[in-house]
Amino acid sequence: MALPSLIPKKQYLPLVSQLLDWFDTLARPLPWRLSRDPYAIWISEIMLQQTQVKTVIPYWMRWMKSLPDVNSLAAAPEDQVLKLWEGLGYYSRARNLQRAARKISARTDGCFPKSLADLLDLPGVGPYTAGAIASIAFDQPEPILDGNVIRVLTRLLALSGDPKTKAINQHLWTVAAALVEEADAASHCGTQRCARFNQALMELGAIVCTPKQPLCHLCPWLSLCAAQRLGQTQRFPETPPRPPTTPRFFATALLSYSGRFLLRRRTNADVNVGLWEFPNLETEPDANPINQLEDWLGLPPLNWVRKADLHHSITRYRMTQRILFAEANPDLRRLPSEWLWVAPNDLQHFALTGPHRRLVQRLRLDSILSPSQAALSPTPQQWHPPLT
DNA sequence: TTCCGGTCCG
DNA sequence: CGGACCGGAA
Repeated sequence: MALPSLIPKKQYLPLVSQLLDWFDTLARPLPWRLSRDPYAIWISEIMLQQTQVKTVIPYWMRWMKSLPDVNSLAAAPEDQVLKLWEGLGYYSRARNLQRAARKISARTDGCFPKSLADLLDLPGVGPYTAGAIASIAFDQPEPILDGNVIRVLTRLLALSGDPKTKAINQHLWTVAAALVEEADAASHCGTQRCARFNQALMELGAIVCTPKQPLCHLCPWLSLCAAQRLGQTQRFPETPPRPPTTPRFFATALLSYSGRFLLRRRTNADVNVGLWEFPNLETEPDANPINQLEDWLGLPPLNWVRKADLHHSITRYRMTQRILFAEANPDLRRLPSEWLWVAPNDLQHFALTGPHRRLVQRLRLDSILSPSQAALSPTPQQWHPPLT
């Protein structure tokens, strides 16, 4: 079932020219907008998938300085890539960036992929990012549809229904495609029209057509917007409510030995592969986790001190993390490989998961991980835990 | 506390 | 195709 074409043909040109004019006057001077390097734009788009502009800027600057091109990313140690990504979340995207960089640098023509199909071949690049790179870096008339654009277009059209359903989603892609093709054809609107138009669409969603309190009086499409005419901007998009959250409980072991703390690297069996954390175990809501922790780590009974209960949430889980501290005996056994004793001052060199990074901050404030403690301890000798 | 979001995976 | 993944803004 095809939805009716909801924009009259003669309105496409005013939509395009008014939005381009608005963008040329008001676009934020974002650092990646100074570049036409597809690598720089690709990195920014992957970062922007999940994070707002303000947060991305310092990450992008630091990334471009450390890994300025595809080949440097392809050749970098994974630890460096994860460290540069630390705090942005969705860490599989950092690993996908590197996998994609290796794929690009192995291309026979040595060029950054340009066609939509070749872009879609890259791990971590889906329909949105492929369209964004094709249009922004190469000025091709490829549509983009992200959360911003969905919000702008469902309001412009007063389009009811869940925009994630196949029929509505396809319709929105069709409208986005018709608009960017109109921009491509509107030669009196300057150069780089596809690149400017798609960025303008997202910019409009980000700073004017916002989720909660849209600033309609600043909108270049005010007089063309169906939701505005109906006085119902807040009704769109009609996204269904999220499922309720589920509580989960974890025990985290701050195991100290000679002024250092035990850290483990997350494996393929975990989420956040490659990131580091203090030994961390999911438990039942009311279980005493100490026995489980000692069993898992192969520890003798220790004198555990409960430090804090910390909270965080991801996706639909609400997590409680119980922090337990103990002095380890020197005769630890059965610790798996890829575990390290790390001095407090060296924690900064490891890419930590978010809850554990915040834990370190908090422990520093409480002087449990004070640098002076490390300075007093003897010169670290590498301690290799025996394999099981 | 609630809401937001692009791609991958099973 | 629905659920998992993350951190930050409102």
